[in-house]
Amino acid sequence: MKKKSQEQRTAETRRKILDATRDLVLRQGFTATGVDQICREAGLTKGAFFHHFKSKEALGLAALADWGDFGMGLYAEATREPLKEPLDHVHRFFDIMTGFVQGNEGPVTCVVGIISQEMSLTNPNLREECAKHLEVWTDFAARLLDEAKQACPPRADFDSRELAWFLNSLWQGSMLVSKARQEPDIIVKNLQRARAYVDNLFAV
Amino acid sequence: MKKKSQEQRTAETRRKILDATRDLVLRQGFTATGVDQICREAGLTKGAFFHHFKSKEALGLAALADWGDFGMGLYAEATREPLKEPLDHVHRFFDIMTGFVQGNEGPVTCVVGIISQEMSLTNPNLREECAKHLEVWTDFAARLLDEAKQACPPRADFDSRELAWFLNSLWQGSMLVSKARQEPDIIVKNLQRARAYVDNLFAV
DNA sequence: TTTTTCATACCAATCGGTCGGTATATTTTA
DNA sequence: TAAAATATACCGACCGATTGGTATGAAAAA
Repeated sequence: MKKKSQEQRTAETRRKILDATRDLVLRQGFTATGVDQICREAGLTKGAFFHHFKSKEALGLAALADWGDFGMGLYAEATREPLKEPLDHVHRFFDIMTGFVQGNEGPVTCVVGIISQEMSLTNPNLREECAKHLEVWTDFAARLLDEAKQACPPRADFDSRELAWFLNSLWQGSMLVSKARQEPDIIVKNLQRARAYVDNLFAV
Repeated sequence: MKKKSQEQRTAETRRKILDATRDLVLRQGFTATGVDQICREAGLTKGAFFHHFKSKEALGLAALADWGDFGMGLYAEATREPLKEPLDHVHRFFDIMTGFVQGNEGPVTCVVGIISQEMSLTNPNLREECAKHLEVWTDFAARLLDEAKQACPPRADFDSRELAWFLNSLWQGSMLVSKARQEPDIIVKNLQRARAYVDNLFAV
């Protein structure tokens, strides 16, 4: 049980660093999180860190990618079963978000939202990566809406991407507001309202 | 023309510091903005700074209060003229936000949103001040909605405060997303959708 | 033995904050 | 009303701690 392949060691070390980074960034933001602190939390030293990441910016990009994988893993559940009713997948999408809020003691936050807010105007690479991940989310939501539209013509046509950006903005803003207010319930209520709004676009 | 009262000098110096702080925080966030940098931008030294603010946290609190004054100064315009039609003030409220976006070259950001995101989980005092300012915004919006409800019964009753939090979340999230995407237009479109949504709550 | 992984020691720069001292404004006293 | 005493405003050097990042070498795997 002793010998580990280099591949494995690298994977484990990277994971330790990315986990520590996620936890610390969610709690105190990207700028306030130092490399030393990450190393301490990960049980490593700077030598290891800078062997795997050439800079803190590179770490930020990796942390965003990692968070994106995590998120899309959750959201993918929404489309696992085939569509029975037109809004099935859309509803599951809302349920997943609501579940993420309720199954989470402590504040509900998002690495992308945090790094967007902190770094968008000072670090073009991080900004672009954030934009990319927001776009992935929006694309996914827009596809669900398009799918629903195809299964059931809405009472008046609407732009799925525009609505998806609306929902994304609401989602990010809800987490932000709820963090300051220390009241996750506001996210749930906002999601309920948004869901009812979408339903109403289709209702006969 | 030389002699200045101490009162006046204090006021001017504080203003210089607060202006510099606002500009720098909006651009690079609170954590990334150093006291030295603020002093440089304000044309002062640390001696002056710590004479007027006992800590960086105290500065943050003052910057939030200052931003709150600025914002409410803008929003107050919405209710300057008496209500002619039930949704007059609500519409003006939306117009003010839209105007703030369009009359602003460069990214649209908010000191409260930035500090909320960065400091909510690490600095209770800043968190609470942020929550207070978000609440002021929501109170204002909720009052406009209540007023409209009184002037014209909605097609189905709704909770004004809940809707106001929904709008606040959307507003904050829109700024966040638009900053990452470098596209202020998304804010305008979100506001249009929100306005139509509110209108629809009242429509016959 | 060569390459990869990681620890140790170190760097210049910057962080928030303090401190002694000076210049200016205001109040008190003569 | 002028001088003296005090309070306020501000400067700039300095503090220990921490920042992101590097150079070197040892342990471990290939």
